[in-house]
Amino acid sequence: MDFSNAIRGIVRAWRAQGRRLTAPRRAVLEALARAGCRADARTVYRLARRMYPKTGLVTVYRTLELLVREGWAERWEEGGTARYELAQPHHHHLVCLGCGSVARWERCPIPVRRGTTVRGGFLVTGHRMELLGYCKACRQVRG
Amino acid sequence: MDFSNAIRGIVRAWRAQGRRLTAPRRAVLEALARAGCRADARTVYRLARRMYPKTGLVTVYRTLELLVREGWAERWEEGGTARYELAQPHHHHLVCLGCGSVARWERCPIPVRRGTTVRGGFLVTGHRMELLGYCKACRQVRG
DNA sequence: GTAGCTGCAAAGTATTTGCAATTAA
DNA sequence: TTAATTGCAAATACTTTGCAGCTAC
Repeated sequence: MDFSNAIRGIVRAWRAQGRRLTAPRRAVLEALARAGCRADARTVYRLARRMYPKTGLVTVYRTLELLVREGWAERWEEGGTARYELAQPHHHHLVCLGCGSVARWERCPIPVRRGTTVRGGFLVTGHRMELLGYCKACRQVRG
Repeated sequence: MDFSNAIRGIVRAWRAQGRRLTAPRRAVLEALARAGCRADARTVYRLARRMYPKTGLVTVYRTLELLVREGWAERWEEGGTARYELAQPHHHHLVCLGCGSVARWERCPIPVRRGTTVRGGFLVTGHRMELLGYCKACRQVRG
């Protein structure tokens, strides 16, 4: 996955909004892109510090929340921990009930389109889905 | 929604397993059924105490986790809070991005069946989905 | 009778907030 | 210059755990 386009887009939008492009923010962006699917704040923090060691955990939280609020990132919660990832390109997840691993799945089998209205007036603007099951490795162990 | 069948099933299964049907557990079951979609532990606690006032919050947590572990209930996490609901009958959710309300949606538009294998060996046994958008009330306010 | 269950209080963990210092533009 | 941003430390919120007493079976 190459997220350089996504990052460029975010940087451009932030510039246009008058937001400041600080070193910690750049580090969090880069870290989020490298972290893969559903990284928790601590993971992003650890990666961000490689790029800018003075980055603080609080700034990681604040930057991630900013990205979610503006739609650049998605937030998932699992086991009492928030997890984040870049939203684009659209994708879903395969969640293994055996080992807990989460894999990216770029197909989208959901036929409900944006702009559709369902169940008495609910306007659909998006969706999120996960397929639950067992990954190859766990299936081999369980037989 | 009538959950009396679900509750009867749970009680029967617990009996068969040798689990004890204590007053707090009955209260939590009943409370969960009455609470509707995605009730947090405190809501279940409050309702359970109406039926059995000595119910403790810790027991609520423990009973809910037991139900999730055995597949009777589903756990969702939102905003740092775990939310629970009875899993049967199968349904999805309409989540309003305006007011945060969550409505039950009994249709299932997902064509990926249990038992299917996707993406190099991942065996699908279930799924969860939510449609994001705006409820009728919020659409009227936003115009 | 006895294992399983309960509830209190304490501990653990994740996340948010107040605020003075810092810094990008 | 100056308002946005940062990071520390403290506060908050949710959930889990240790353990002694209780109770369904």
